[in-house]
Amino acid sequence: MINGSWKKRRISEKLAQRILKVAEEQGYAVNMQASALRKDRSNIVGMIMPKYDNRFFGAIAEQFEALARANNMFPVITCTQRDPDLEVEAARELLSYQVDCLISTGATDPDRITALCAANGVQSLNLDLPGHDAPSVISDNGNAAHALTNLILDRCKAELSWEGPLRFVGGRLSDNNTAARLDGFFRAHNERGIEVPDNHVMAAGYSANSAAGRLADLHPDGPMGIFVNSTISLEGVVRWHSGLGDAAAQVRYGCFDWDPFGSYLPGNVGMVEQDVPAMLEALFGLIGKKPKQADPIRIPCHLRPF
Amino acid sequence: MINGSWKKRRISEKLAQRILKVAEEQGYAVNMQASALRKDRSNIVGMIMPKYDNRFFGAIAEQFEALARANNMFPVITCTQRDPDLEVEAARELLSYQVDCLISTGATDPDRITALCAANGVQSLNLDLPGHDAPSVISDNGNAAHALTNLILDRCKAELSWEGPLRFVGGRLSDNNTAARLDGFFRAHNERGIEVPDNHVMAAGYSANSAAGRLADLHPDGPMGIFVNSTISLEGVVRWHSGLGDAAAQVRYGCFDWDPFGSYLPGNVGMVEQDVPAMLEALFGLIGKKPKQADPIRIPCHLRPF
DNA sequence: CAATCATGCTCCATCGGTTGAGCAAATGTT
DNA sequence: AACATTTGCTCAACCGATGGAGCATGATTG
Repeated sequence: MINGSWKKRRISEKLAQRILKVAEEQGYAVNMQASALRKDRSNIVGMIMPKYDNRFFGAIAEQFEALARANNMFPVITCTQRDPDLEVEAARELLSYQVDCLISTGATDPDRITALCAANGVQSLNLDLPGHDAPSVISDNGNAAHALTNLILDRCKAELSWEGPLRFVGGRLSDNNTAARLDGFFRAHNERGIEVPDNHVMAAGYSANSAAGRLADLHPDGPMGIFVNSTISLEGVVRWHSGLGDAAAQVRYGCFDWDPFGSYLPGNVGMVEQDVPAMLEALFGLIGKKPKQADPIRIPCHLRPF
Repeated sequence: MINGSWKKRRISEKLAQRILKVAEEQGYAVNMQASALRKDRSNIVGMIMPKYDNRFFGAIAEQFEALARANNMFPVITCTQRDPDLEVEAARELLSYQVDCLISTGATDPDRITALCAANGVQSLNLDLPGHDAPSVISDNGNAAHALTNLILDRCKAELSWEGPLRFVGGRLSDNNTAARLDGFFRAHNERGIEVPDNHVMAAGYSANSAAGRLADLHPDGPMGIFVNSTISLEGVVRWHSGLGDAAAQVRYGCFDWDPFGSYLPGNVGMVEQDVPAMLEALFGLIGKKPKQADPIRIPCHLRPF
């Protein structure tokens, strides 16, 4: 009423203005709980998100809020600490608050959340990590990883006169992004006729400590190149790298994901910046639409060589 | 009802269990809109936050959500892009959703938001930047800045045989934190009998570009030391520093706020890590309590020398 | 055995905003 | 003037959870 529905309701301009004026004076604000209850639409778009500890997720959060606001929706983000149980609990909670649409960002089991949403008649979308049962918007991980791998290999050749193979550090083999990136990683090696030994893939999780832990025993006695699978893993790699002493000069790495300080890290040859604005644009294009449920929408990334 | 209030209502254990079982089976969830409307308590704690683009705010967001959940409240964070108008609009929106308590983090005009809350009978709290009209939890900026200034001065003396004065880059003179940090900055200089010329204070905003812009014309012809007033400003400082060529070796800096890659930046002698868990612990101690309205609660910081 | 009390359950008003229905007055039509 | 139509406003049901009032029972007491 207070919004704009009075035009449809044969209320005279004059009365409407008078009401609006009084409302303004009294500092009246619509009780969205009551409004949502009656209209069966809350205008809330919920998002679950693993962490706030890196620029990728931070940018997603900011863009998501900005776009939601621009679309007259109320954004609510909840951070689930990469904990599958917390993801489900948070999704349930958001559904309790009657979200109109729920977006799962980087969820470990997005289809489980889609099922929950379906049971409540709520639209479900996936971001960053794809699901089978709801439309997904993700980065073109394969091609970006291919480009990054080539960049690292090129730099190793140019600066260390060494041809690989690289190592792959960080992430989880079970997750779709890691799989897609590994695919690009292998493809780049294959195209050069380079074999990658199994033990060169060290994907034991995203945390800095697990990356540092896997590298701990590794002290290079010659040139070495590393594909780092997230800025969080990069923290571990850099910690390890900085403890190498002279051997550090023989190491080159690149990272999937961007950080403003990345270009100042010795040995870092480049980073992949995911195109967050484009991803969210695509995502909001799906909100309120019927499923269609094609393949995930893949957004190209920017490779930033240093 | 579905929660636990049936015990008070003389409902038999048996019936209660039967209802709960059916509810479980049907995937029933309480409609929080309806519940909040009736109970006049939403269980929502709102927080407005300037940005998600650095570790400090990211850590606040994560801790806030974790603590809210632990206290059976539903956390809703909204990011306001350091825009005063957006802050007020976001506060209004959160009040529309009937938050039980609203926390202003790093708000440019916290008292305006407190006034809005008061008009709605909602508790208001400030975090990171203090207000006059609501209880505030902030870092002990003055003492931490004093310690950081001393660290930078000591390193300049030891490594560059130079005694200062340092420059102060980033932040806004109008904001309380910048003022408190400047105070510690000056105090450390005064204790050493060092005069700080006016033009050494370059606080033209928090963004990386404004920091880089203010430094652009500055090409050191001797030793130089810089107190950097946030990791975002640090991005600008590092960009400038990396373009200095040989002169870069004559520059030392330290930064208020911590970043995992900070210790690898050449010239960086240390960072201040604010104690986010302690801040939020103190903040949640105030939720639901009567004002008391003493001075801001000041939480000590950790100085991390590199 | 009647009166009192405790137990277990049902009913319904309520929260505040929304919206269809309905009524009265103004305007238009023949 | 008699009737139809439009305009402007008021009323009340409703959304779902909550919790007090109230009504049947069954248990307890003098």
